[in-house]
Amino acid sequence: MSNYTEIEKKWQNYWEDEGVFHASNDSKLPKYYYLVEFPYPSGAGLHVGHVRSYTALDVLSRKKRMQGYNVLFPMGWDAFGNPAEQYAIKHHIHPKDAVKENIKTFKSQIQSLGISFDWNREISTCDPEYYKWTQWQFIQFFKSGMAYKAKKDINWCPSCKTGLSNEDSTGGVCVRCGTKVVQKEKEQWMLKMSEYAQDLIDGLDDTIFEERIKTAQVNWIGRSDGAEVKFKLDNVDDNLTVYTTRPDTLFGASFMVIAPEHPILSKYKDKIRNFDEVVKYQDFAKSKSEFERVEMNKEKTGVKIDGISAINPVSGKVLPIFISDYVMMNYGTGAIMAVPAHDQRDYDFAKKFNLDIVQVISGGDISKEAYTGDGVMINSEFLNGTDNKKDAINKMIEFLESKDIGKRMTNYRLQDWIFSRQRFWGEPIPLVYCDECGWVPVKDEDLPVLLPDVTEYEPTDDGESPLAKIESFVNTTCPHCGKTARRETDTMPNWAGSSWYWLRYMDPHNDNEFASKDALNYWGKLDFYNGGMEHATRHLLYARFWNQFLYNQGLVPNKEPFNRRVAHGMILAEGGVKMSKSKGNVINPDDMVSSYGADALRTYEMFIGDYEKEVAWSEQGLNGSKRFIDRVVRIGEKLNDNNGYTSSIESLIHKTIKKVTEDIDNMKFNTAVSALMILLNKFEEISSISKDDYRVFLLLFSPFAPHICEELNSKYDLGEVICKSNWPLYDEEKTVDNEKEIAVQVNGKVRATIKINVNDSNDIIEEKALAEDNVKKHIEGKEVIKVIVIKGKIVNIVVK
RNA sequence: GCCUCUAUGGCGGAACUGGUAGACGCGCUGGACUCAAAAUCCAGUGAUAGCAAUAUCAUGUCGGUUCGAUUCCGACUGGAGGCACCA
Repeated sequence: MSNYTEIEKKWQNYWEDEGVFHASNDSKLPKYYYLVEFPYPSGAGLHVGHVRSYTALDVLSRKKRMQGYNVLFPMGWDAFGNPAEQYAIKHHIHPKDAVKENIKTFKSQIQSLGISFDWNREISTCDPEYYKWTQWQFIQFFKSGMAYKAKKDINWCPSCKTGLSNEDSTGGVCVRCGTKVVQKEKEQWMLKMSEYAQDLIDGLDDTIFEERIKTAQVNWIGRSDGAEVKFKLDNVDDNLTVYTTRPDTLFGASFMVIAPEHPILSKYKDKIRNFDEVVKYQDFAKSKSEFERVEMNKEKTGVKIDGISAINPVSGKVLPIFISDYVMMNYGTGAIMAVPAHDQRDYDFAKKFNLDIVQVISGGDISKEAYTGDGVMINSEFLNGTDNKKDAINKMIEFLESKDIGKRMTNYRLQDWIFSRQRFWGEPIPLVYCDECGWVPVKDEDLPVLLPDVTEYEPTDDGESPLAKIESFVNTTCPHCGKTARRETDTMPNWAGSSWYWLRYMDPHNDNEFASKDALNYWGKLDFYNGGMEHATRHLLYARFWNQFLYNQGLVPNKEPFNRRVAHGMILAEGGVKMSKSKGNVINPDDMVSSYGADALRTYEMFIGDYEKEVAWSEQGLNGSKRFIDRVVRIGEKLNDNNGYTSSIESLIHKTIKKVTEDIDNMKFNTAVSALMILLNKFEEISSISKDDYRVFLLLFSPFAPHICEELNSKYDLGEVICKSNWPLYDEEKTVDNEKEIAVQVNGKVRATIKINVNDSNDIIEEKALAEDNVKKHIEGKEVIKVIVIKGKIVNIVVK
């Protein structure tokens, strides 16, 4: 039995031939839908991190099936997008072929692990049968006015030569290649995601995501509550509206700052005497990426607008207006009231430009820095004396609303989703531009808009999609009027295909709809979705937004797509550093499978530690799991002919069933494996074990090490094949010990242990405790104040 | 700066609702088997003192609540993640 590879292959073939992992769409059994994020089929192949999450969900799925559920556990490929395209360009092959090759590798790697995916439902986002429906859904966005084209400064990656969403340019660098992002003006398709900001926050209440995931989402959406306030301009009949979270400090507003792109500048160009200087500053601001603007936060810069000023609506003071790049056009109104006494940035600016600093909240030392703490309102007329922020804010808002110069306002950092990419390898946006009819969606029957089969797909320098160069693709007729028209040549971001893929798994071969109503209703909400923390914001928000939109269109039955979301911890290299090609410390799962076997690798990765935490790889640890499996095999030589569980270990067996069952449910895979190790240790202690002992062990261990458990079960003819067997049950009564050893403490320190019976009264327990020599020694000559007996747990004798 | 999480032997990690801290595994030490090694098996393994029984200390630091705290509360320190000139 030394050749694990052969055994593994044998059972993988058996499972496939028997179709035991195929989910049914019309089953009487209760359903359960497990999903693990599908991978980018990059050239690097499978990572041991994939093995961790796939195995974890495989353990859950296999157990759930044995417990009588109709389990959907699918797998597919997130095949569009930059990684695949970069790989193709580098290796001079068509992305389509590159992806095909990579998928082949990935799939065989995954299959060698024995993960119980339902391969009948395999999908790939770059498959026309799939992206037809991605395009169709985009058209629904378009038709409902949720998709629009806007000229805007976008984050541009000069290396990937494509526009990036804010989500993809985190930290001012392209998340794909790490190149510094610059600003570039471009017409882009946008999805109105910002409209869903509040729904995306509220919807979290209907999920059971891990707290850290919820927090990440809420932070990303970035809700803030405050007020909009209108400031009259003093020499033109117009207002400048600002957004503030601190309307209570309005009396302290001593100047205004607007973003360099603020429209008021061009509007009153003629009134602005130093417009040259303004333009110069605008150019200066534009030359920096958004991130640089934010990053260079030490020294404030700006230009005072000479020609227009504003009036503080409560104090009546005339306030100078500045432009400065610390105010962003894309948040709030692009204008702020500056309260230098109580805001550090405004304070810095005021110091630099020598502006008034008016304190309106008592406390702190305004001569040194802005005071952002709480205090009693001063210099604020009707607010004077108010001693807390909340009341002051409310009073001010009431005042503003009564005078119609302001109103309560909530703002979100979440912006609309930039949905255009100037790349080849993505879903073509299925729209046509007609000079007469404008933007018109491609007719349903003409979907999918196929990517042309060409050899030129490298990005261009001018910011146009490579598709723009392909005449046969671009030139078409208007679906509306039939005249000549041009196709949109931008493609969708690679987040598009992953924003709805779990729905396709429900009905993957449907030619008429993205999924049938029946399938959508039957599978409903995804019960359990696993993915990396790196997707806790972007992917998860896009997917929830997309689903909420489909829900509002009446196309899916649930507003929230995912019930429970869990994130696995990363696996680091030995020594606790990240695995990377450049460091040469990447562990290839294939090597591990061939040296130790898939079962050992799976067991090790489940035993390695807390599933949600990152953990360092240890090949010695993996070898330990292999040793454990070898022992499981060897114990088969100790089988006897007895029936039932061996009486001396019966209680332990029931306890182990309970422990393993509960631990798997709670994703405490490490302690589940440890419970099995304890049971095996016991098997080795006793002279022989019964077939039932062995069989129940193999059933419990099978989700972790399915191949060897099937093999041993079959070799010793212990019963039905495990994949078709029921999960073992335990008898609660038999998990309780009649006799127990408990500790006896004197003043909280353990001095002895005593054996007690569950039926012993407190008096008897106390008597036993006091009879212990070491206990006597420690209470000798002291006064016993009280004796605390906690049944079945502990005795504590308090002495003085 | 704000938000969330986290801290236990040489290492990964256990510990039910506050009740014998260190399960299980790795590593290490000694032994058996072997000509030898590997594999396997047996014993030991938080620190200090002791032949031992046992005692003292010990769950990031300092306090608090409690008969009893890894667990609850407060403050601090370190680490991870999210957000960030966001008004």
